[in-house]
Amino acid sequence: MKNQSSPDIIAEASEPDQAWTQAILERPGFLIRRLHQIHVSLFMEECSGFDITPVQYSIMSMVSLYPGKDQHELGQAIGVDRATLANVVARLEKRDVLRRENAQHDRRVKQVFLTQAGQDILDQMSEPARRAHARTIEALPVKGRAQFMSAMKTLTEAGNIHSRAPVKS
Amino acid sequence: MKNQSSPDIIAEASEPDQAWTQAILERPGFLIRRLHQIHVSLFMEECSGFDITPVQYSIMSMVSLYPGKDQHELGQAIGVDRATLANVVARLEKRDVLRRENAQHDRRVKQVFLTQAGQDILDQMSEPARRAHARTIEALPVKGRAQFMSAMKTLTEAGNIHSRAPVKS
DNA sequence: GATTATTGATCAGTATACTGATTTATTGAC
DNA sequence: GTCAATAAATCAGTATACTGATCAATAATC
Repeated sequence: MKNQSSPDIIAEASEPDQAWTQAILERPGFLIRRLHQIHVSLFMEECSGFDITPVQYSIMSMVSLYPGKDQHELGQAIGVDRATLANVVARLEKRDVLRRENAQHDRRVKQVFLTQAGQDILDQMSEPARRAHARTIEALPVKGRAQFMSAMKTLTEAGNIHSRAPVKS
Repeated sequence: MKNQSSPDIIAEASEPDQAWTQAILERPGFLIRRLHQIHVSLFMEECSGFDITPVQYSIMSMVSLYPGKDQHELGQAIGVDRATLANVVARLEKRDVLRRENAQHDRRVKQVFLTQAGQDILDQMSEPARRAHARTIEALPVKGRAQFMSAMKTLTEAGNIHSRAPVKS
């Protein structure tokens, strides 16, 4: 492709590349980023007042299901790298939502538990969180929603190994 | 090595809520976050050596198509809030990929242009970027890919207004 | 038992993504 | 023409997400 950075070069762009450039807004990665932004917005709107983010909610849900899971395991369970997970958990600990305990069998390990306050928040957020997830795929017809979720599962399972923080089940 | 949660705590959870909690990994928002992570990984892998992120590539593509677009317009065009956009552009300017110019018709406005180096990078990244996007939905059958992209368009268009940084076309 | 390797956690650094406040320039109302 | 409202950009602060390095505890090897 021949081009300088002068403004009037657009007209000279070759056809295929221009078409590709114009498709910016329809590339898979672009739409995935947008849908992620949209979901986070919907989640924060539905759960306003709790000041809990989607990832924080995922962590809290997982800890509720497996109390005492350590930070390493938690990260692998929900697909968050250890550094990020440690940050999020530290923030929630400061707010008395979670509690960390040094494991007796291995002093390197920090086990995570929900506090009563954390459990209360989790319970109260159940419905709003459900609504946020539902609203994210609401615009699809009912059949389309199942197809979409099935496709998402296929893609995330296939791509899991390529992710920097794969989910380990 | 690490002990799991005590089973009796799980058993105490009420049935519907436990089912909901166990579905953590299948909630729409969770899978969208995961797929976003996966795409970014694939993109950075395919485009390694350029040190350009997906969002940076989107901005560069848009500036290539519309040289002189200002920061406000750019943010709206690709769905990035003004603060984030200013950060990204500042970073790319420091690396001599983009260039900012104060508009003559309005001294508040900063117009953005690609440098020659930026245009070169954009050209060279065209194929790897294309591959990254293709690989993101590669695991679906060909028919499924079209359906999936169609659903993504529906959802992002419907959710656009709910996003904090809606795309303005 | 001492040395080496591995592992969990943390720290420093960077990037996207947002909020709310502030600064500066322009526009609109009077 | 002046003053208020608006708009573009920036700044400060927070959160997710990652990399690479470091540290301390454990496990493996000799």
